This record gives sequence, structure tokens and C-alpha cells, in this order.
Amino acid sequence: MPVRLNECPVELVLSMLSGRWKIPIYRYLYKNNKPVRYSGLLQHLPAISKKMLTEQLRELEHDGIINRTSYPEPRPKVEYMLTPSGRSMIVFLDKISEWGEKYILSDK
Amino acid sequence: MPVRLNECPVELVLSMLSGRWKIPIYRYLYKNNKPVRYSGLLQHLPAISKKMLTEQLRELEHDGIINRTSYPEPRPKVEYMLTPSGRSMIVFLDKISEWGEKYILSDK
DNA sequence: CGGTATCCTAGGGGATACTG
DNA sequence: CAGTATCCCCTAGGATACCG
Repeated sequence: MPVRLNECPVELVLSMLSGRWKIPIYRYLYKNNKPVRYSGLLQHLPAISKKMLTEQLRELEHDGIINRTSYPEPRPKVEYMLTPSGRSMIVFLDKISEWGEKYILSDK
Repeated sequence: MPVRLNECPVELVLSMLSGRWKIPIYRYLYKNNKPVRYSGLLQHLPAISKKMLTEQLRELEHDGIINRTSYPEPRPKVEYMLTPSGRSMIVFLDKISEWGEKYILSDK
């Protein structure tokens, strides 16, 4: 995604998280807090297809939220983990979660 | 939107803000901090169509973020403003903005 | 194992015209 | 003034099959 400097930062950040599987992927990487394999993600997100997984991972990587490390030999292996920048999103994600819980509890 | 209790609160909240015009509308209502007319929104969001404006307003209203007050006479008038709950979203929106600024400045 | 390549569909989003 | 009503397009997202 080309960073559009004229744009509202909020919209920019939200666009980085928009995608059916971004948050579930983020959560899994966050709680593991170490490199996680492609196959690991695939198993923990049972409803996702390989195409979608790859697509969402590529976008997260492009936006600097995760990084990807490939080990070709002897048996192919690719690992993903949050970048420091990506990990630091927890600051506002926690606030969102907090607000959401309150919103849900207040019956709405 | 039927609140799906099983769902991650973060995903729920993000879904409430997903929509091309939700954030611009929110920002305008937030900074005005008083009832704003439909026509006022239309003028301040020049690229939006009436259809989209109505649609986004309906969704925000349904999610309890804004409320709508109609004054039919003598000349029809409809005003929108943030609910207390909606206004309280600023807590995490500010955090997002802050993170976004840092992200943009750090050159990415 | 970690992907592409194809194909398909629902619905988000836009343009424009009409209405109580 | 504050909306509906139509029509249309594009892309996010899914199913499935194949590949190095």
C-alpha cells in the first residue's frame, strides 16, 4: 500500500488492519511471541484458505507489521512474527478491546 | 448489526468503523460537538453522495455511535450528533492516530 | 511445505434521478 | 431538506486445483 500522506492517520491504520483475517493472525502471532510457521497459522485458523492466508500475510508484511523468514533447506520452512512496530500496535488494540467489552456489556 | 458475542471485541469494533465515510463523519461530528445537520455533513464531505451519507449514518446510528433527531416542521431538518458512547471512542482513536503518526514518520 | 493459478460471487461503494 | 430508488462496477474474499 502506497502511504498516502494526506490521509488521516486513523484511516491509514484502520486500512492496514482491514481484512477478514488480519486480527486473528495478529492475535496468534502476538500470543506466541516467537516465529510461527505458515502451517501453524493454517492449523490455528481452520476456516482460512491458503490463498487468503498468503494474501493477508503479504499485506501485513508490506505494511511492516510482520516479517517473513524463509528457510529453504533441508525441508522448506517459512516463519512469521510481529515486527517491533507491529507488536506495538497492542497499545491501541487493547484500548479498542476495552471499549468493545464495555460496549457489549452495556447491552447494546 | 447483530452483536455476535462469540466474536473478538476488536473485530467487532473495527467492523463498526469500517466504511469509506465512517471516520470522516465521526471527525466532523466530534469536532463540532453539537447537533449537525444532514446538509452540513453533505457540504463538509464533498465527495460523498446522499445515498452513501444516509447509509453510513444509518449504520453508525444502529451501532449506537450517533443519534438522529428529526424536526419535521416548519422546514424539515434532521440533526446528528455523537452519543456519549460514540464520543468515548476518542480514547482509542487518539491512540490509533498517535501510533499512525509514529508509523508514518518512521519513514515506512 | 508453502505457496500460485483460476474461477466465482456477494456486497461495498458510486452516479444519477426522483420524492414527501 | 433529507432522503429513496435504480443501475452498475469493482474488489474482497472464498473454493478448488496444481506446483517447485
